[in-house]
Order: sequence, then C-alpha cells, then structure tokens
Amino acid sequence: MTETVSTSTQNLSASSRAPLRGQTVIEQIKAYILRHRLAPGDPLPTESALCEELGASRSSVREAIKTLSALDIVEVRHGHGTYVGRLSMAALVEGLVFRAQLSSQDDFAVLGELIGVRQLLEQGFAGPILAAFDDELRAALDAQVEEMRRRTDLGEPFVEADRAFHLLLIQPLRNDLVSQLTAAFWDVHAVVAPMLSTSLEHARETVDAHAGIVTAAANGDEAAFVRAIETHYAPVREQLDYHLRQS
Amino acid sequence: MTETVSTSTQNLSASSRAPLRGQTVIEQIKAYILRHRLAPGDPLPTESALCEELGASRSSVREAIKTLSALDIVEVRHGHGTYVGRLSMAALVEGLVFRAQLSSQDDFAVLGELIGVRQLLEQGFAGPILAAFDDELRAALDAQVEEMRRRTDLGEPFVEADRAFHLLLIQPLRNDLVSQLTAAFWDVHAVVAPMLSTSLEHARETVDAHAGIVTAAANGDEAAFVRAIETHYAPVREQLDYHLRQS
DNA sequence: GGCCATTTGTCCGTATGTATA
DNA sequence: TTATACATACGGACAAATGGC
Repeated sequence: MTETVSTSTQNLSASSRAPLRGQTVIEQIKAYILRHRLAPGDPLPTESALCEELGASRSSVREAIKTLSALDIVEVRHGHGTYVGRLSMAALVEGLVFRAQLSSQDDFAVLGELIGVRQLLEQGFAGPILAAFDDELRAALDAQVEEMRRRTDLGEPFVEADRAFHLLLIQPLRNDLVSQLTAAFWDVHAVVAPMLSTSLEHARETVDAHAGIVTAAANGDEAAFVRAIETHYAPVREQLDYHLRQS
Repeated sequence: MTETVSTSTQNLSASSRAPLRGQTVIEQIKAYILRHRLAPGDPLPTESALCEELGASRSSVREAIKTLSALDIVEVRHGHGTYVGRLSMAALVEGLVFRAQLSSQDDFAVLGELIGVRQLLEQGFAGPILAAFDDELRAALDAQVEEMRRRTDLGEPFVEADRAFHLLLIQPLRNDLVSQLTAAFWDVHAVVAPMLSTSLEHARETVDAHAGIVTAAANGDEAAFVRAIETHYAPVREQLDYHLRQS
C-alpha cells in the first residue's frame, strides 16, 4: 500500500545532508492541504492520524504544526482540532514588533522606516484611490473622523477608528495583499508608537489631518491628497526626531 | 524537591483562561533576549538550560523555539546551539508563497496583487531614488543589466542579476524595511512566476526594460522613470491576463 | 448540573544524529 | 578516533480543554 513515496531516504542523493524530519513533515502537511484543495477553516486530520499517515512520531508532527501555526498556515484549537489557517500577516506583525522592541532600546529606526512604508502605500495609490472615491466611501470615512473627534474630546484614544479609517482608504483598490499589509503595518505601529510620549495637542492635529485627507479626496485633488497624507504622518516624524535628539 | 508546583491549578485565577504553557515560554524567551540586550547571532542558553531557567519541560521549550524559529527570532543550528535570529522576512515569504500556491489552482490573484505592490514600491520612491542616483550606482546597475543580457544570449535564466538589480535600485533609500520587503516580494515572485509559461521573447523584453529604467534614472527624468517601471512589469501582467482568460 | 469520548497540551525517559575539540 | 555537548527524534503517560450525551 501505499506509495507514500515518502521522501526520506532517497532524496539526499549526492552529498548534501538529508532534510530533517520536522522539515519534511512540514512539507508533507503543506502538500496535504494543497492536494486536498483545502481552504482556510477546513479541518485537518488529528495529530495521531497525521502520525500514522506521515509515519512520524507525535513530537515531530506537533513541532511541524507549531511552525505552520506560527505562519498561520494552520490554526490549532485546544481540545477541538487542527484547521487550515487564515494565512494572515500575523507572523509579519510579530516579527516586526519584536524588531522594533529590540531596536527601541537604542533608537526608533524601525518605527521611522515603518512610517515611510505606510506613507508610501497611501500616497502611491493616490490615483486609483481617488478614481474610485464615491459618496459612500466619503460617508464611511467621515464617520470614522467624527468618532475620532468625539473620543479625543473625551480624552480617550481612538485606535479602532484610526485603523478603520486607513483600511477604508485603500479598500477601493480591491487588493487583498495591500489591505493586509496596510493593516499589518498599522498594527505594528500601534504597538510601537506608545513608546513615544504623546499629547492631546498631537491627537487633535492627527484628527484634523484625517479630515484633511477626506476633503482632498472628495475634491479629487490628487496633489492635495498626497500633501494631506504627508501632513498626517509629519507629527510622528517630528516626535521621532525629537526623541532621537534627546538620546 | 520541588516546588514544581506544577503549574496548573493556580494560574487560571480570575476569569479569563490562563495562557498556555508554550505561549508563556515564547514570551519568556523573547523577554530574555530583550532583557540581555542580545543581537542577531548572539548565543542563547541551551535547551536544557532554558528548561531549568523557565521551569518548563523540553517539549514545551522545543515547541516554543520552533515557533520563534519560524519567525526568525531565533535560529537553531543542529548540534551547535540556539542563537538570536536575523529577524528576516523569511516567514512573510513562506506564508505568501503558500498563499499563492493555494490560490494558483484557481487563479493567480496573489501574483497579480504582488506585482502591484512591487511596482508601487519602486515607483513610489522614484523621487528619493533619483535624488540619490550617482555614477557609482549607475555602473552597478549597468553591470547587472549586462549580466542579464549575457545570460539571455546563452539561453540561461538571470534570477540572481534580476534580484540584485531591484535591490540596488532601492538601496539609496537607506531604509532596511523597504529593502527587505523588496527582497521578500521578489523572492515570492520568483517562486510563483515560473507557474506561468515564459518565453525567450519575454526575457529580452525584460532585459530591455531594465536598461530603460537605468537610462531614465541617469537622465534624472522622474516621469520617464515611472513609465519605465510600468513597462518593466507590463509583460508579467499581460501573461497573467492571458492565463486568466484561458481558464 | 455531571459524565465521557475526543483532541490538543505538557511532561518524562531514552536513543540517535551532529558538530567541536 | 574518542569524548563531550548539543539538538533531533521517538514513545508513552497524564493533564487540560472542548463538545456531546
């Protein structure tokens, strides 16, 4: 039976070392998902079933699943089962956050580079964004700005509204990758930025900047739109420079 | 002796569920790296040492290390030891490649979105790139184009030179994050693109496109530079559309 | 509520492979 | 070659979480 062609012994042919067990199990599980054409959320065999099917011990299978879980290729629910993951950017976020934490002890280099990328994503797609801009989107963006202003007056943070705003802005592109990258970079920013001191003054500036972005987009003025994005990120840059000068 | 208290019962104190062992070990190892201000390449304690220090079993520590290894936060060298990882984009690449493989059975949506992002990164930074463009960079880029042309005449692929070209192009930005993202997206592209058929004709077009990019940059003509980038990615888009129409 | 089967989480002991000295 | 230190892999046992009866 079986033709589990398996792999192992024969592919180290020449000189190089044989691939480690855990690595081959990872590939086998990925191949299983592809072969069965599974989609995110679909159930995978249980650990013991995978052990039989792949001819590996439970430890090896578990460690392989751990790796795939970190990449969000699989998702594990304790006491329930293992499923195909959502293939999100969670790994990117976790990695970048750790990088930022590691570098923040000296400087905020990662945060500065992050702002550059975030700004580029929104400025670079200015054309397509304005082309697809309509009243519905404008209303949705206005609602988020309103929410931000309301919370600022209450002295509360407005993380949710800010995240929603930036996601709405690039949504008309209908590019999942860009949307997910935008969300991922925002998430990293949200974790890292609080390491800088922030003021109420700064919060009001930021809210106004968001309003300015909507206005420029509504007017279909691409140059103004790009400038508004620039203005939006400027305060963060200033705080960053200020912080760097102090150290 | 003992006080291995073992765990379990007491730490689910209040209402929400206690974090799982593996998860806390992951955080502990990350905290260890931050606390000791370790840099990529620095050695970590051995598995058994970590077991003692963290009060967890080998399995838990190993599985935690597996997760951190997938994120390139730690790097394991068999029979040698565990070290702080290079914090690369390896996880992003692996995740995106799998996404593309999963979607390629139906369409090449991920590849299309990928091209959009790659193009944006280079077009969006046109200003700073041209501002920092000098003879040295031009010579380096010309060398890569020359290498590509030579290989094409020999009927060989020119992956290395192509990768080097695009990395050189955004190098003057001195933004590590952008450079690594560019490299990561290129890597994904290189794995996914071969699923499309490619011709010698296409290869020559691509080489010429690279030469056009250099010329535009050397002339300091930003508009031409942006058009050249557009031209460079156009053939891939066409192939993509062609492939989609056939299915 | 309790009980039970299933599944993942954790631990231990041991043996093997790998790299350095 | 031998010895040592280390990561890799295995198998079994028990704990914890989930869902259904």
